[in-house]
Amino acid sequence: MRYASVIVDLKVSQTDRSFDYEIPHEWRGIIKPGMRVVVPFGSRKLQGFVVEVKDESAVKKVKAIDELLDPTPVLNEELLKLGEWLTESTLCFKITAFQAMLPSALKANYQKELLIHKDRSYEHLHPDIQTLFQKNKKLDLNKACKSPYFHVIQKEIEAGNLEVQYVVKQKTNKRTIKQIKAIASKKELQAFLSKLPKQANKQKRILQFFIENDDPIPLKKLLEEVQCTVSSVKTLIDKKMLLEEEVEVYRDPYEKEHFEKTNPLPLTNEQTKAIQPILASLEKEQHDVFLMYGVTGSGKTEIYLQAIEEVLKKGKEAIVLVPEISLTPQMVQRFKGRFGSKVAVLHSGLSTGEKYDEWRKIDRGEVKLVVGARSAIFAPFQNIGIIIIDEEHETSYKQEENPRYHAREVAIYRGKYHSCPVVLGSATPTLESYARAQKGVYNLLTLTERVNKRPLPTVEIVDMREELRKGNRTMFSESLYTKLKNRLENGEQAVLFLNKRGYSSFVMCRDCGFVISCPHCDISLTYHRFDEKLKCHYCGYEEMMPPHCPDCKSKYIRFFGTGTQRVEEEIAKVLPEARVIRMDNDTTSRKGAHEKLLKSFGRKEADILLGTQMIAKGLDFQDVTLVGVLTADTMLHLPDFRASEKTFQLLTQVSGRAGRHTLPGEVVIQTYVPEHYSIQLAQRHDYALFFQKEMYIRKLHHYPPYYYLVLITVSHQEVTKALSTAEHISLFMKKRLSDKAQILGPVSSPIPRINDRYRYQCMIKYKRESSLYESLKAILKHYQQEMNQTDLTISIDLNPLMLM
DNA sequence: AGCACGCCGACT
DNA sequence: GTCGGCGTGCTC
Repeated sequence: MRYASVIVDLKVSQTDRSFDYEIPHEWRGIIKPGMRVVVPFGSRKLQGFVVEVKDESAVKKVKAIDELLDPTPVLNEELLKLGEWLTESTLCFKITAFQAMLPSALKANYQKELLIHKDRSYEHLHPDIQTLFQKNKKLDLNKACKSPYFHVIQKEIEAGNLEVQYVVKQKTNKRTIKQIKAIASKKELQAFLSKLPKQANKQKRILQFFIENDDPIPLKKLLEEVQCTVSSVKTLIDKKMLLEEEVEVYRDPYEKEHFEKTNPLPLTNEQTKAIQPILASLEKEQHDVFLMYGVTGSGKTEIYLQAIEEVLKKGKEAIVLVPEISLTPQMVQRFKGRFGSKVAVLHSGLSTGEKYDEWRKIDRGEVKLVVGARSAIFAPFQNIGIIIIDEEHETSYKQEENPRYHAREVAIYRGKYHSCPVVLGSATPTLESYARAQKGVYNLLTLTERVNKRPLPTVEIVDMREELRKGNRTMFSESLYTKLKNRLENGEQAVLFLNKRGYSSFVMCRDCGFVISCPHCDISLTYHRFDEKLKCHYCGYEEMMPPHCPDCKSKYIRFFGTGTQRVEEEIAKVLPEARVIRMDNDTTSRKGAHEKLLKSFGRKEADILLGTQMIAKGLDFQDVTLVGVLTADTMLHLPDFRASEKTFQLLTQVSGRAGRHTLPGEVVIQTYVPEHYSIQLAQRHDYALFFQKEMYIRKLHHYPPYYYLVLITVSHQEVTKALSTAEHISLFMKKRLSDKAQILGPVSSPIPRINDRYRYQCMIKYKRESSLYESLKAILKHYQQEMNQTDLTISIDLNPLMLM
């Protein structure tokens, strides 16, 4: 095989294809698809992925591969195919798809270095800069630019005395430690020892150590063990008694933690009934998708654990996805406790190096199970036996940048490839998944009871309009306040949720709770401070901000929104004795801060945990007996057709946090629209009825799961350019698609300007459009030059979850 | 992305 | 007459 087809590391459409390179003789038969290489490309060097090796090339002037970066492929055959599929199904570049499947440590780091031209020596250089380049020293070009002698350097480059070299480096490397072992036999060591002079005590101790111990030992440990310094070891190395070698080690983020071994728990009747079909599917090595709908606390995790156990027994591997925010120590504990060192953990809290090490453990088959966030779906296992996605409804499973994939779809792709079951678990499945389960595309497994028959908490809905009428203008209803105070007195804990999303956007009447929504879309209008207008981000409808409530004529109509900080201040006012932990983007941005705060709350160092959605998941504290939702509505009125669904999900998840142990739990939901079905049904824990109602609305308004969506967002520094491009695209799509497809917009994005760029979007609703992908690709192709040269960007999101 | 090639204005 | 502006197009 003489040639290799390589996808180079350039994210532009012109280079989104393979380039042929000659394989140097020494690597023929060694270079395989899926390996990373460094290749010359134009005047530079780039990293690339070999996707094919072949005997012939149609290209005349092929260059040769410069470097081989991997001894074995980093992308196996399956992942290469998956990469192709990702490119096709998300319309991203091939290189983007490949990189998304690998830890970022494997990405290239490009540097330009300055060095003396190979034919010259440093005496040729200007005296001012000679010392910089003595002994073949290299200088980073970026640093050189800042040097006071840069003008001299420039001249030397022109004169050809200095040259610029492009170097491709790996972002993070394997960590190594120095290890010492004996190379002389024990007899020789003994002989050498006896010949040492009396005062060479340390050398003697070291030799003695190696006479008594066979195994190599890390240098650091040896020094500790025999109480000596490096110099004595070095002497013995020089004398050829010992040898120092670099050995690769893993960075282990859980090194210091101890995991209590746990054993399978007896399953309830319901659990047994639910696990049977999964085990049957495993037995038959058959690909099935299971939707496991189980109320909070119904023991889904135990089912996962026992199914995984079967998989491991068969010598196969398992992938478990959990949402990033619930990848807490508590969760990790459950898997590590059951499966010990067979588990790799992948989440964003790890450093690049730590992620790389976990990835390598998976790649080498040293672990059999990975628990991780979205990207763990690309774990390079060879023989997957099961894929589990917990909290299936979580939006974090969809990547919001290219490639815009949904982990659920990738899971199903891999499940098919490996002929293995995929289990989607949730107490509040997405309508899409539940609808598929009802149609029989997925198999539905239902768990209706909590294990140990603990009751679901009682949920009280408080009408905040009533509170206002009573003259209570604080954020806390009388009921919530009393209950909070009561918890403080009893030494119990409370969790308070605030929906930060939807901040200051929707407009609501504080008297009657009326929310102004679009007459065409059944979605709340968004307030635009700039021109005092209310706009719909779906169809473009707009109207002036009314001075009075259109329903009850009250003048207390205003846009709505509040922040966690303000709540914290207010708690301090009304409950000064309460110790509060606030969790939001501000307090959790530092690495490990999230865990630290939760642990602190677990140790009862605070009475109230206050936060946004991020605390809704996976919390399980003994003494939490009260959960308060400050404003259930903020999310309800987001300009998003999934607003009701998200509200229902959040309220249900939140309710699940209270009273998980012996103490019974209470939930207080504060709202201005207590009659809304998503709030009412969350109170009654009635998913089935919610599903029915919501499906009806989706059908009526042509939304998923009845229709598919595509969101095209165009952005540019100039409003007119962004708008006109969006208009062109809209027209083009109208021509290309059937008249059954609806093309809405362009309208300005819910966030009309980001980073001084104006944003417009078009939405396409369709059921079946054979030429859709081709047409979208045509758009990207048509605008490719403009996207390179000017700052036009067009992003295409297939099946979007976020409509911003 | 970076770099070369190429075709029109202000300069020694 | 040339230097250099950045529009256009290519990179195996």
